Amino acid sequence: MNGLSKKLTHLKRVVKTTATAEKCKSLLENCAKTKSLRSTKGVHAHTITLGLLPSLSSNHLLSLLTAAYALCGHTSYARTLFDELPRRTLLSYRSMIRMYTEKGLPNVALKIFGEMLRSDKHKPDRHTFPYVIRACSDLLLLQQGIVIHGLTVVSGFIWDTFVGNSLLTMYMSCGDKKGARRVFDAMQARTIVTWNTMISGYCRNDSPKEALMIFKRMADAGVDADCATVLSLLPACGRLKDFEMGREVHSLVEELSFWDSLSVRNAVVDMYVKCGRMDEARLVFEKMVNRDVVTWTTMIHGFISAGDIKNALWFSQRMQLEGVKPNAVTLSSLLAACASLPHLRLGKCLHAWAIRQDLQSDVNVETGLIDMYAKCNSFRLGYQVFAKTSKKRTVPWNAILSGCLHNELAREAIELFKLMLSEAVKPNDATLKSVLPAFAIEADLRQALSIHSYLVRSGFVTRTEVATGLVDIYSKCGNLDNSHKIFNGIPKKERDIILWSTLIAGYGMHGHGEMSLSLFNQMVQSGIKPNEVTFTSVLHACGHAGLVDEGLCLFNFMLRNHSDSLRVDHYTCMVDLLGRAGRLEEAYELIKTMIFEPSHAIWGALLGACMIHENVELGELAARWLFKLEPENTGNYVLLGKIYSAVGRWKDAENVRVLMDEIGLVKSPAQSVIGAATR
DNA sequence: GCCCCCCGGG
Repeated sequence: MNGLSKKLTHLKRVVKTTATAEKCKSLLENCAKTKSLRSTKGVHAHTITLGLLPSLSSNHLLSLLTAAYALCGHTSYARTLFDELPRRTLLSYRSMIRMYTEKGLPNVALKIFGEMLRSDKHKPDRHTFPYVIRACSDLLLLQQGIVIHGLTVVSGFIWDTFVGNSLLTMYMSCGDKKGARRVFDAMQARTIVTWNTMISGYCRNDSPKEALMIFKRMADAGVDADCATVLSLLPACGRLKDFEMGREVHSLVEELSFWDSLSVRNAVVDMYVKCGRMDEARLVFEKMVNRDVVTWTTMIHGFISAGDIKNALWFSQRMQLEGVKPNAVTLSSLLAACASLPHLRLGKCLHAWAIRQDLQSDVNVETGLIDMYAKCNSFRLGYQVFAKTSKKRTVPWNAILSGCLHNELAREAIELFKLMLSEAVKPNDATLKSVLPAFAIEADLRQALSIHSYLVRSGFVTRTEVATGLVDIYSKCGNLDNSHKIFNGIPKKERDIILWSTLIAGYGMHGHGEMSLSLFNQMVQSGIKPNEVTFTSVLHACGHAGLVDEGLCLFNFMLRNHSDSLRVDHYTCMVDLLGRAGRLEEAYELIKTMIFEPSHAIWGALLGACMIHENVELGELAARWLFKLEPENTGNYVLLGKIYSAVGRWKDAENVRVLMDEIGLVKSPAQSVIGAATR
């Protein structure tokens, strides 16, 4: 009797527990759906009090609890529960992957996905793939993405629209337009999201034309645009400066009543700005009832790009009057304008404004300030701003380094660069773009070897632009062996015109004309079309090595095959080349046949040659032009005077001196000061 | 569950 009663109580308890567990499970499903952390914690506590956890049959409950915490975004609870799960379920894997992707930890998401595949117990489903693909997309892991694409094909989930759309995003984010296109073409069911992904993807990958084409196809397919569509379409029109198309999208926006969305209206304003239609932009702007900082910044930047600083400033003021606060974008845009003008006083006003708005510690504003001061030739003020930055991020360093170069402080740039490395700040392409020329200017072989070793250690040396910089540095140091070695280290198909031209110029500047020519021929044979810079370098090299016939031959080759690349510089080189060789008449004939207005450099080259070869007649002719083109250049008078003296025409030489006196050249410093005061 | 979310640039 007693035993039976005990059994009954036990049974009752089991039934009750099971019922409670079922109740909890359905509650947890609801928690996951509503993403309510509080309810999840409540149910969690309940399960513990009731003794439902831990028990042998509690795996399903725990898995639901993990999923609920994951969906609420509570990483630590989810992780702990997930790690303690007796048996991981598809649901637990899926929710953990989703959580980490959404929390911006795609690498952790992929790690869990890897564990899931290795466990070989669960296959990813159509709810798992979109997050795994998104993780690849965020990490720009195209190769892994392609593998996962393969998995979706094998498992058949490729036909799920969500999976397909995710793949489109992944390919587009990784810049693989063709990959995206293949998925798109094969898709059986396309939704508005599919079309939007393609449009925005093309737009983000510098293919606004394709973006518009997809939009046209979408319209033909009878699919109506939504907000997302126009938000991608408008920048595409702006990028193409396609005013007509932009206007069409604008009217579409008004028809479809997306007009309520401020972002859409801002995008319309921006489109007109990008098309260079400030009048239309302003019309839309003035009709807007409420405007935010983006609206104002768009207009301000529009005026700046149109060179209309007055209106840019006027709108900055209006913005303040309307009580809209500028943000870092507004300020850095205005600072960039000050830098390019340059306008120091205005820049200082903006600095003050930034301080009042408490934006002076924003890294973008800091960088803008450093750049502005440097471009306004106030390097010291820029350095003061730089000194106050946290120095953890690369960009302010880049700004101060480029500022050094702008202010001809190459040695300081090198010192700062070394400091940057010692502070463990990672340089990027922009850093090297400023720093490498500094090493070239210094032309110090020891420094060159040191930067070279750094570039090898850091792996930057494999980049063609960096190698080119290094070739230039060694050339300027006179170490052409190293220049050539670095050149040889670059794979043949990665050697671009700039790399070739740098090496050619390097040999040229040290008098190795034959080597320059030979490299030039190799370059042409390798299929690279020479440009005007290459031609200048080779002609210059020929001139400095006395290779007259080779230079002439090359010049004629240019006239025949590359006449579109012809510049005044090339004629200057040729006049110099012929002149140095004493072929002055030929040089003068060449000047007469030019299609360009002869520059002072050309007449200067002729005059210089006339001095070497004591040719009075052509010397006088060249000098006459030079006196007209650059009357203040003392050197030209001196050269002519020297020619006269050389041939013994002392009277004429004296006349040149008198002429110089008359225009106030060559006076002692004291005399010039007096002259300036009395004039 | 997937897409778009507008302003600049060292």
